[in-house]
Amino acid sequence: MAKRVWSAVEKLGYYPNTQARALVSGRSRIFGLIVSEITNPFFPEMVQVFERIAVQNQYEILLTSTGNDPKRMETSVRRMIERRVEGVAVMTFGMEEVLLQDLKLRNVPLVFVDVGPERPRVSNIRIDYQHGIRQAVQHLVALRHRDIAFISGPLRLKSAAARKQAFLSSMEEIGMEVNPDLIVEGTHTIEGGIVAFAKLLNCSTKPTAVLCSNDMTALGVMRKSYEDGIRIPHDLSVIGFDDIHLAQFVLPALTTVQMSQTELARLAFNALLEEVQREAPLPTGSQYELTTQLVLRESTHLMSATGEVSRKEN
Amino acid sequence: MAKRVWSAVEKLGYYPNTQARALVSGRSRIFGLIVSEITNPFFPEMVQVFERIAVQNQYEILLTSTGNDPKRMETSVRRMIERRVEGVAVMTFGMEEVLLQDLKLRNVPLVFVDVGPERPRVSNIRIDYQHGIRQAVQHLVALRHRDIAFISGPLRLKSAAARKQAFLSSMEEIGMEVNPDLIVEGTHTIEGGIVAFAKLLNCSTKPTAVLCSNDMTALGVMRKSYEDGIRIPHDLSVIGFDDIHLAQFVLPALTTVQMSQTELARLAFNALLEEVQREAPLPTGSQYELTTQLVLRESTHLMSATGEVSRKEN
DNA sequence: CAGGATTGCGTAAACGTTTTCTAAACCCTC
DNA sequence: GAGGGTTTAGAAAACGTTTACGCAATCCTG
Repeated sequence: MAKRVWSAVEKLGYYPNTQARALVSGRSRIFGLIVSEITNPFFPEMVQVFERIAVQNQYEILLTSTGNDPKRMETSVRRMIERRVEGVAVMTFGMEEVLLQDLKLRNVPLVFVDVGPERPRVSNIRIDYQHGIRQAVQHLVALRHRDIAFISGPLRLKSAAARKQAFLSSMEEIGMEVNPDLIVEGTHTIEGGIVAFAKLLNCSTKPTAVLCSNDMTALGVMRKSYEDGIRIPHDLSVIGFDDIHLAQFVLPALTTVQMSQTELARLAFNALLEEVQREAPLPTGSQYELTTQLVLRESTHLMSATGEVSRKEN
Repeated sequence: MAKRVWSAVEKLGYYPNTQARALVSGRSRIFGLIVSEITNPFFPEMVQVFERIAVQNQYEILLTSTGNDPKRMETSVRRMIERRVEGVAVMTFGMEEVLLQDLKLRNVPLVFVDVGPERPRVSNIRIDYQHGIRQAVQHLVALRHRDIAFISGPLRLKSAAARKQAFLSSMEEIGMEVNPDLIVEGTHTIEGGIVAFAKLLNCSTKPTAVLCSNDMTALGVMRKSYEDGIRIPHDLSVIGFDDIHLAQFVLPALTTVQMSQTELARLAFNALLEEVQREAPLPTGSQYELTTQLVLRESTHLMSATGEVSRKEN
């Protein structure tokens, strides 16, 4: 009987050898996950969800944090091919996908965020930046802000460019003039936020509100403001983007545009899983949509001409 | 010639199949890495370094974030055995290692932080909490603080217990009385810090300084202080532990005890690598030491009887 | 130039599974 | 109890490497 076998399995502590299994079946049960910067809190939150779902589906993850370095992207792709990943989620938000050639010509299922080309086996998650950013802009304008600055991410990232574009069109939509001096490029890091905001402070027209391309940038703005004695939200309103967990705990809590890490991870994983399970590849990969949403907290405030509106008026 | 082979490799885009290689050589070139909570910024920073070194050595990482859940620890161990990891770094800072039985009896090299038992193939990294925590305590006392609170981590973690112990003995060393009401247990999260500090505020003797078992807890204290109008560092000094990257950017920048993530990752990886390369297992694994160090920033201040010391006196 | 050593190159076994196939055993029905 | 079908068990091939081996060709040395 099988019973005898099972008891032997127990007694000997037998665990199957995944590599042997993978070798013969041709299915490694590994997905690659490429993120740009695991040090940015947005990513751990999403990695965690991705990992949880993967484990539930008996998949393992090969994680790479590229730090936006093409070199590391390249070696990571190589590693993934050598391990025969069944699919790769590229969560770098728009880095050059030329580097993924090798994966493509091997027909490995891919899922991107915000990246253009449609071809078989590659899916896309399109983020509706416009929705959340429009809300953010309108929120600021409703609070009487006129000189609204925008600190973008590194513009070679398609997602960063898209966020900036969403800001511009949201402003235009409601007939707000955009002062080009008030648009500066950051790096999606705290340090970048500090530098960018310092630049803004040197402008002839000082902004009374600043919208940031991600939460880390916003933290940089808050830090720099603190150093310079600019009070948030009294003297300056700031809005972030991402809604990392930390955002609700900074001082003051950060008003930000939420882009759900959970949802993003889920979409990405499911995209890969579906593609893997489908034997006849679709002529073009699936498309997914993720929307964004303003979350009001404490870092925005009615603009005051004097900059001396007291907190309790909020 | 070999030349002809290499050109064919190029032309066909041949990448060796790692699983086949692993199968025959018996070496998977995979290390497991178990952390407690990837959402805590301390860990991404350390994962990043660990990963970088691993890749340099042609190793891959199997990452698990247990969230301190024994169940997930268990399944993760199983996954790792099935993938035939060559070693596992258990960076959970003192969770029950009973769960690692399976790994042990398979003679998989292990490296722990702060965990006791010495046996072949398991190494240990001992953290000298006392060094940094003593500095922190003496710093506070030198600033005339007398009512010093301590918010610990979850006490079933050995590392959390050790930090608390280091606090107690540092206080005793210099003849400071410890008020048991001022010792409360947190969870090593922001939320836990908020709750714990709220508890402290209900004490009959209010602390004028609080030392936290990690930086996230300190962030919670800062958040709660902000909500209650307690000004840091004027009314309250706070010191964290870990020195996450973020610590220097919070408002005010957090004075904290540094435990180098970089160094920790490096030690852990090297411990595994050495153990793997050594064919004759030592009777007992290697021991490593990592010390801790106070980093002064802005969140501590001379105590004032009135609680109204102005900032510039600092 | 003979002898031994080195090099080059192809063959075969092994790693631990899954999958396919065949043979044997069993069960049911008429 | 013979025929058909179904279950059970065992054998063999395959996956893509590494390692060990053997044979021939080449090299060096005296």
